[in-house]
Order: sequence, then C-alpha cells, then structure tokens
Amino acid sequence: MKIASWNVNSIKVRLGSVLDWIGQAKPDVLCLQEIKTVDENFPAQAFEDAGYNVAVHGKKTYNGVAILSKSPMEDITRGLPGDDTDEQARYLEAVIPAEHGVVRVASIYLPNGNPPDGPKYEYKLKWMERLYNHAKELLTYEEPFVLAGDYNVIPTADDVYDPEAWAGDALFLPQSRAQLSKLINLGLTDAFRARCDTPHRYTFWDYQRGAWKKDHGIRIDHLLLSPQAADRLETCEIDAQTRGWEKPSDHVPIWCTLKD
DNA sequence: ATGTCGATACTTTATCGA
Repeated sequence: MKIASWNVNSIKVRLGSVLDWIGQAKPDVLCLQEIKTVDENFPAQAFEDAGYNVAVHGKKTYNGVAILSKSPMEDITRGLPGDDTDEQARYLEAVIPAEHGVVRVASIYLPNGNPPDGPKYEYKLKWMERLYNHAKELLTYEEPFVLAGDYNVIPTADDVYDPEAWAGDALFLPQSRAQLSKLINLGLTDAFRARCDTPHRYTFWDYQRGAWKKDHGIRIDHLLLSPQAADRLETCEIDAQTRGWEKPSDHVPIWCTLKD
C-alpha cells in the first residue's frame, strides 16, 4: 500500500501536475494540503475519473486538506478534535480498508506560526498540543495509522540547508521542534528517517531567491507512523523532481509503502 | 544587486499569507 502526501499550494493551479504525478507514481492514497478552495470547487470528478475516491475538508482562500484513495473511505473526520471553535481547515482523517485490516490516514496542514511573537505562533503550539492529544488517543486503538502532511516544523539542523538562517523562524524554534519531538516520542516513526539517514534531504524550497536551484530547502513534510504501521514500512522517498516541473508547488510529494 | 506565488477585492494594483 503506497501512501503519499503533497502540499500543492492551490489544487486549481496544480490539478494537471497532480494528475500527472498520480499517473506515474500510482499511490493508493494521496493526502493533499493547501488546496485553497471550498469543497464544492474541489475537482473531485477529475480524480474520480483517475480511479480515486475523494474526501475534502476545504475553506475559501486559505488552507484546506483532502484525501484521495483508491479504496472507498470510511469514518471520515473533518477537523482536528480538541477545539470546536477552530474554523481553519487543516485536518482530515479517514479509515481505509486494506487487504489485511484497515489503515487510518490523516491529511495534516499544521499552522505555519510566523511571526513567532504573536497569536499565530500561539495557535501553532496549541494546535500541536491538540495533535499530540489526538495521536495519543489513536494509539490506544493499536492499529496502523499514518499522519501525513505539511508539519511546518524542521526536525533537526540536518533538515535545513542553513540552520542559522532559520534560527528565529516559527518552523525551527526550539519550542516547535520540542513539540514535534514530544509527538514522535509517543512512539511514532518518522518514515523518512527510518529509511534514509542522509542529511539535507528536503521537501520544500521557497519560491524566492532561487532556493530550488541552490538546493536551499527544508524538510517539513512528514509521514508519522504508528507502531503497527512502522512494522510494515518498506520504503519512504521524496519525489523532489516535481519541484523542477512547470508551475511547481513549493512542496514536493513524500510517500511510503506499507507491506500488504 | 536582485530575485515568488496564489487568492482576493470597493480589482487591473495592493494586500495577505506562506
């Protein structure tokens, strides 16, 4: 079972690229972030024609997440539990029937948090605390799950081209990194790091300052696996070549395969 | 030395978020 994640920075602009990529990569599940559209305007038909079932949690202009799955999804949850007043569309979870049992998959768009001296950073940390609490709850089911998405957190200095340049950024502040560690230390596995210890492998390159050309990237898109999923992990890779495509997203797909 | 992109609206340029 191949499970992928991609922050597409507008599904409207990226539809052609996403269709091209799924045609080549053939994921069983693709979690999308920053679709930047309401549910009604999500191009569901195009993905259905490509053989996918579609679940969407969108919002006008900002954020928005979706899950595409070859198998029909069950128990779809929109929004991250823990705060009924949270209006931002950043979390979508679904249960996907597989050959042997089910795999639960979440599409996550964790808040950016900049600037770090204001309410946006507070929101980020609170959101991470809610994600921690929810992951803890999911772990009690003792089932395979994959929390896939744009975490907007650089885990270590090996995951950024220039740690000093990012020192004061909400994506790399000690508090952000500590909160990600705390989540992983519940017993989750960073699938990429479980399969590749090469430093300076990235999933995001800023549009500005020729970042892609100079390989000035950061690794902020992660697949976090429950123990039952980690036991079945085969490969995990980053499809960086899409960053060189026409009209690219600033993020690239990351995917893993789980033994059936 | 400079360098982006996408969505939106009192729109054709400015503002916001990333």
